[in-house]
Amino acid sequence: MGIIRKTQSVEVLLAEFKSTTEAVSAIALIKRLDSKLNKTTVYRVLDKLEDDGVLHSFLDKNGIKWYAKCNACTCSKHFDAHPHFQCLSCGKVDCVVIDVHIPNIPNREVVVSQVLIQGKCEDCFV
Amino acid sequence: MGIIRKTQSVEVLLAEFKSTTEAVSAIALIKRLDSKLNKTTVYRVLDKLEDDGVLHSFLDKNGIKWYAKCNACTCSKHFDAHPHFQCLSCGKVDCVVIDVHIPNIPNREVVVSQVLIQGKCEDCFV
DNA sequence: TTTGGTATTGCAACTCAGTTGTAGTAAATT
DNA sequence: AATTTACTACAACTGAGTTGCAATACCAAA
Repeated sequence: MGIIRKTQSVEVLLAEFKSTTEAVSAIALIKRLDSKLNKTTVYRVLDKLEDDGVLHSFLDKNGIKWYAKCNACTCSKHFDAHPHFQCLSCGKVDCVVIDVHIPNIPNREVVVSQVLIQGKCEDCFV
Repeated sequence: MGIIRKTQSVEVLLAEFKSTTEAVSAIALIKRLDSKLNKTTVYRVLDKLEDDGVLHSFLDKNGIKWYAKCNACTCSKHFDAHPHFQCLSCGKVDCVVIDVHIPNIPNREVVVSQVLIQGKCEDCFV
């Protein structure tokens, strides 16, 4: 289910992530690209870009989906405890370049770990 | 916004958590108690029980809300990295009694951390 | 134990992020 | 250029969670 064709939609979306390492919510992208792309297309292309390892996704504190081209992970290895930081003041989300160690748990197989840290970001931290 | 009255709805919901320390999704409760309680009531009572520190809530990998009366945390202290484990096979979620250390991040204030671990639970682990 | 204030409940209608079906369109292959 | 097939847009849908409001149940004071 990877990307097969280099379509306009794909290029438009890739351009959104080219300049920043910050995470963007799917909704924000849909609103921002409203004149260019259809909502369904945005969801489907993001999905494929994730399958292709270009982006990775996660849910924020409200269950909203965010995507990011992370600067730290190799995108073949973000099944690790890859932490994301969401600012409680401005809502901004980004990838945090720290390693959170998830210990093994007896009689369980740990496959993926998601860590969402909430607090005040660099801009909102007084 | 805590609980003021010991109503039937409150007792019915408390009973659901009395016998287990496993987490239950709001939806599961709504379906299970369909004959007894209204959907809205379930959501509202759960909300208050959380405010009162009786339950705590978190979102699973699908953005679905779960509640649990955790065995480990004091419920005045689950603002820590309190990990939850969701089984990828059976979907069951429970509280894991391990401490995941979230380091401080320069120029940021960490308020809450959520850790969701996904894998195979004790029952599904072969 | 009645009365009355008010927290709580049930219902219906709503919100809104995300999904699905489908007919039409655009990209690659020949 | 023709053909194949992936992709896109649109509209309609899904489903978890919310909101407004009238009716009801709880509690306390009389």
